[in-house]
Amino acid sequence: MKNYLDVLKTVKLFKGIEEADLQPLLSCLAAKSVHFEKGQTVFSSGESIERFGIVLSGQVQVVQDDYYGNRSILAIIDTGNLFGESFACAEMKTLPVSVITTTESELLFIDCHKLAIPCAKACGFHSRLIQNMLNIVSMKNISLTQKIEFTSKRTTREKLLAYLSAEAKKSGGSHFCIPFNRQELADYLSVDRSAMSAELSKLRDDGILRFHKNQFELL
Amino acid sequence: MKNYLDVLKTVKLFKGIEEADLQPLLSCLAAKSVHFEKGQTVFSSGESIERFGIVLSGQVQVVQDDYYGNRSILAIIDTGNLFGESFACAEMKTLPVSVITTTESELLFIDCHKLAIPCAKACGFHSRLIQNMLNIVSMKNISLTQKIEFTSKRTTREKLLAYLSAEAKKSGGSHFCIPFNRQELADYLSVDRSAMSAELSKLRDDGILRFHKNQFELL
DNA sequence: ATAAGTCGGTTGGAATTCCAACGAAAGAGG
DNA sequence: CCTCTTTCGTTGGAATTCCAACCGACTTAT
Repeated sequence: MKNYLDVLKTVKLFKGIEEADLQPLLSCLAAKSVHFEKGQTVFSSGESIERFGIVLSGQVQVVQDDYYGNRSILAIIDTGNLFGESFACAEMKTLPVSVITTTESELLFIDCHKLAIPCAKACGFHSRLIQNMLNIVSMKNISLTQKIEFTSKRTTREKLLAYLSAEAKKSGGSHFCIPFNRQELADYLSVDRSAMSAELSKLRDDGILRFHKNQFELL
Repeated sequence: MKNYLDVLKTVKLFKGIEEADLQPLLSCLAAKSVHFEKGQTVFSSGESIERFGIVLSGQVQVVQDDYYGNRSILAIIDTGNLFGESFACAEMKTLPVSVITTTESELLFIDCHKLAIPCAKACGFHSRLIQNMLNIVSMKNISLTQKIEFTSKRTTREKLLAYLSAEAKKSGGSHFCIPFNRQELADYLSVDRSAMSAELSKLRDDGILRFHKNQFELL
């Protein structure tokens, strides 16, 4: 088995932890690596999970089946990223989603309680691990809240202005770049691309906005 | 000064911790209680915070000023609840929101790092505290994600069906109650109340739904 | 150079939503 | 009983969004 050290180095949960400390840390956490074939179910909706996963290789999808059985993809998790951490940490009794592999994958599982409870060996990186986990979940929290602020506006124009002004504020000036192309921005704001494009033009004509490609300037 | 024990007992962060352990715990965390007059600024946007707050008495608002200076209320935090925990745990360099008191208030501040790093005295409740915090942030995460799933649907009908089928699934049966009145549900789903009301009627006429007040049944 | 693909702006009609207003029903309080 | 208030359903017209289609600019591959 590969040891996936190059992947583990990039995992945000392990940020600030020395490469040499990774292996002892993983055994301290009783982390288990499991191999999956393509299309297998990793977590099944309805069950209760105490472990979250890290994708060492391959890819998994977080999917949700609604009341009528229609499946929708909530997230695509690539190499180096976590899945299920919110559900595991929230101690949900019944998982509302399923996790399935889209390719042959190697997944690393870590018990949430092992993470929160300092180990007997009093390893120094444990508190760092906890901070990293709090960090990850909190940052996701903030970005979700922000997205809701944008999408809860009623009109496309308001959504755009809310988003763009937040980006302007974040950049500190009136000139800034956005990390989306038009289709991605439309998806992010939950609006129609062409309608959004038209609204952008209208904002430009109204003298509120200037833009070229993904460079914007609020006036 | 009151010791606010009755409030502290209800704080989710301290769930599972004995009443007798609360005082030592707070001193272990170096928690500081501060008195505020009505209308004072607790956290100011732009600054960096390492502490989060708990409302012991009174009320605070989390507000946000956009690029043009328009202020909007993001959250109202009542007695016993936390504020700023996501920002503190995420180690944001610049706070995107401000926190202000709406009444005379007593606020308890706790350093996020103190929470993540086990104390020298190796107090047993510390790991419980960490679990509780992870729990709180993760659960907020899940409910935010869920809300986005509903509101990102394009039509009122789809938003309603997404929400109602999720509630049905949660209840385990086809019959369930919702915790909102019509106006609150409309606000939650970011749609117009009257349009939503009309759509509910249409769903009823289409034989998909039955409802009376806030009792619903999906068919 | 040509062909194919991607990306972004534009347009027009269909569909949907918003908005304001009204009315019915239920509850609270005098 | 009456009044006031709240909640919810209904309606009609205005405003907005969606959708499909098209075009031009640009990039990449053959």
